[in-house]
Amino acid sequence: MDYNFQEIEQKWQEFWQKDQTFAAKNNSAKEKFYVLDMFPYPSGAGLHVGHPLGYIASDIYARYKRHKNFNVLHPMGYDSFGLPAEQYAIQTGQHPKITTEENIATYRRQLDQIGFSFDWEREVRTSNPEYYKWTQWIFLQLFNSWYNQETDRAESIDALIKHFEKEGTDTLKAKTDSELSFTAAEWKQKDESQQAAILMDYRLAYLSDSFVNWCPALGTVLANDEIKDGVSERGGHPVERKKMKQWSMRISAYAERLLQGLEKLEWSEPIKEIQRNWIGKSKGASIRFSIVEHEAEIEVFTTRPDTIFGVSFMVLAPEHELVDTITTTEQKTKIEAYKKYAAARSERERMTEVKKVSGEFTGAFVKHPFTGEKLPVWIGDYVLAGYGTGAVMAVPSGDQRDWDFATKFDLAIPAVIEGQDVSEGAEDKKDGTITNSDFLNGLRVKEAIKKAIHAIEEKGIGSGKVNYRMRDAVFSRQRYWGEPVPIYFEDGIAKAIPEQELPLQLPEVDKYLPTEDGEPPLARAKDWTYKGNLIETSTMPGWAGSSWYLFRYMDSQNKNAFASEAALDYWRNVDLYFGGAEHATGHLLYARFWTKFLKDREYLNVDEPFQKLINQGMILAEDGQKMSKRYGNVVNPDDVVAEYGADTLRLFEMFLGPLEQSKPWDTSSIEGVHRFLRKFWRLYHDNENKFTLATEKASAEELKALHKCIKKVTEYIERFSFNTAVSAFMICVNELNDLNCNKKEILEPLAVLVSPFAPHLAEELWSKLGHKFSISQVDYPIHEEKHLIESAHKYPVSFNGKMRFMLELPLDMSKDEIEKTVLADEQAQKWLEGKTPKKVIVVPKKIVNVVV
RNA sequence: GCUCGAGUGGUGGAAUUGGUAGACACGCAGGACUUAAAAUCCUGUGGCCAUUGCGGCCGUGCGGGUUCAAGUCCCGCCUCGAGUACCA
Repeated sequence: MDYNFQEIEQKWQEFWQKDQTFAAKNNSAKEKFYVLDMFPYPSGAGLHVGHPLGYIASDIYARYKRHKNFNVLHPMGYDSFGLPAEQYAIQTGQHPKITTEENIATYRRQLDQIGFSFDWEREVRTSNPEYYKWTQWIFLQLFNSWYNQETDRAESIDALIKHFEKEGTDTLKAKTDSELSFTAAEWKQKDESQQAAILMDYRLAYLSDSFVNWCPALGTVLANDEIKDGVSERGGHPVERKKMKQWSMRISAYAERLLQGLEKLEWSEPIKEIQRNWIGKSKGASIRFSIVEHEAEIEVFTTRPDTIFGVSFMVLAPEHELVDTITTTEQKTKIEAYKKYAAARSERERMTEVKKVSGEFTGAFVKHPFTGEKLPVWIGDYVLAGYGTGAVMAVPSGDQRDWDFATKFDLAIPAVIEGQDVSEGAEDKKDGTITNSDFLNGLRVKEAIKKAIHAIEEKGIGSGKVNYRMRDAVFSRQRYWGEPVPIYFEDGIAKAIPEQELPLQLPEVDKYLPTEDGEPPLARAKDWTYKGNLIETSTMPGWAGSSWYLFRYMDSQNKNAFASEAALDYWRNVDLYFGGAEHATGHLLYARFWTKFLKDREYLNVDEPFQKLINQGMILAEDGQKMSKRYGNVVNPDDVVAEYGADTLRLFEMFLGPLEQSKPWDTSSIEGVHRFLRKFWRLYHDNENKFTLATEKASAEELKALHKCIKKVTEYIERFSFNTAVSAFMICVNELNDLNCNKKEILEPLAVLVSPFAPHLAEELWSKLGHKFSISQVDYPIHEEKHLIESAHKYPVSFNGKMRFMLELPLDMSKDEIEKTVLADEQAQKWLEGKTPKKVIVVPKKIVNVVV
């Protein structure tokens, strides 16, 4: 065989490993560039050809940047905690650690044979104690922090305690669950457990009783982003709402900063939009309605305070805490029945039966703050307990859900905007004139909102408010294969295990199942105590380890810190991140949150982890479906590499189509790419497959072919258009082939040019060219315009916009001359049919258009 | 429902700012080499009509518009994909 890819690829992979060719230095005079791929979960199935797509793209870019004289950090690792290994452990009894190590070995072998330029010295595994020591350490920093809204950053919990000791809750602006109010003297009188309970409401990692998504089949709670269509993302099991004591992360404190931060990021608009929606900022007002014959008030959030006179009733979520208090004796039975009904409806039913209107009257009334009118208070499950205050002021004229509810239960639908027609449904007018609204009459919506908020504030019943949809993230998982939470309980008080005791190692257990009492698997561990006190038995979620791993790569062996200051200062953050769009609301949001937090606590100098993000598309199977074992349509990269080689696989995956698009695998066209590489090889070899290059000077045509290619390829890499880069190479090789070119002056730079794409082939040719060192650090060729300059251009000549013939004209010809020459041409005469042209448009170096 | 993204040959896809639509590749057809095959190379290949020489007409989801010129810009639809969903 002429082009012996098997031999070549093995040879260079071994060389790179021995030579440490791609080890990045933490101190370098060169400019840094950090290219990262989302690290994989090492599943038992191994890689299929879809996985390396992003890795190939990032590798091309990383190699390109090295050629461009950057100090490139391009590491890889494993997100090695997770459910599948644990499920397998439950079934077989095999320790997830063993399964995970086996899977990692497979992944590594598969990755190695594709020829990636990863710096493997920096590999991280989230399930390694040396790694999760720092995940636990960050958790403790969060536990020991609160959010100061005055300074708009996280601060040490000690500062909060000092504040309490000095002024109590006076002048305190903190993000918290409970708006408490006490003096310094009162604080000092509280006992340790009371103080601990108060502090817990301020901590950024906190324990609270809250409604969580409980998945009985997986035996764990799940975060909102781990649920899709009302079932668990992994396994598709049903999820129910359950009140449980859980660890949560106060990400909501960062809502505004997470939203604002998006502006500076070079991410695709759709991904930013998904995060914006997830954060869900809305402006409006918070209003309290006093309940007739009760002390309590119902607080609502509305985006349309201008429609306050359109309120005809109130609706509470069935779970709302005031429901029991305000329900009258006559209504008790009905309300109880409805609460039961609502609780029994699963998330899924609630979603599929959106149109089904249901509710019940509590018997209670609130007083309208401006008209004094009595408005009935209902409960209904279209009001969500988890959003806003779990209560709404119903404006049936403007809100379709309120309208449906009012219509079903025969409640009033007062119109408050001029020309509003509420006979068929609600009419949500965002721009109009207010009517039937006392002091708001005659105002446009915008002014009315301002005036209404002003009136509400004057009355002392509420204020303008910004609301966010994003909730705090539940952090506990009742599972085995995750980071233990470094907290122990002394007299019921949650306390941090001291930093010097970390890592808190995952204990051995007899079974990976919950205990008979429903406690998490860690409760099975013998002596799971710290100084005689029980240690937390839940573990951390999958996103814990992946929220900060980018920083560990900077200094992955560090024993004294998650990374040294020097390394963090030098590498800062990821310049270019590759990964799937499915992590938009999970990983990408949490990593941003932890980065901002670590910045606040002065462990980092950057407040965003990933500056530029590329979302590679999926590679579908040839049948257009997703590649999956289930459909038996998986293509294994091992097979492709064995048959065609890694360089062919790399080029082919890029050639399939635009990186960000999903596209089907196409086995037959891989031949074309392989053929191209053989052609490429043959440029450097004679008929006997002997490496022979001519030293004579290259012709203008040969130089033009090369420099055209340099120009295009460089441009295409810069804009991540790798498919067109491959075709540019094909064009160049076809041209050089036609010219019978085997000149060193052309082929030496060409080898460098192709090296990010087909690195094994490039190294081989480079060494045959007589070079002793790896091609990977050689300067990338730069195109020279002088080789591209043409003296003439073949103009397409159009008549009335239709291209009729081509005419070669010198480039230095003036517009007038071009016009004359074109019109004088005999081909033009035919189209003119003796008529005089109305107008002739000449665009130099582009086209000529004659208007007849 | 809302928000994005996309519709180009038999197929994957090219065509940054409006300026030769279909680059490059696959597939297909024909040919060269060969006893034959593989490999390789050459030619053709959007559709329709004409093919005796030229050639002509139509073509980027559909319908309009702007322009000397529209795959590209504007307006209105259709289809597909993704995300999201009682968010007050």
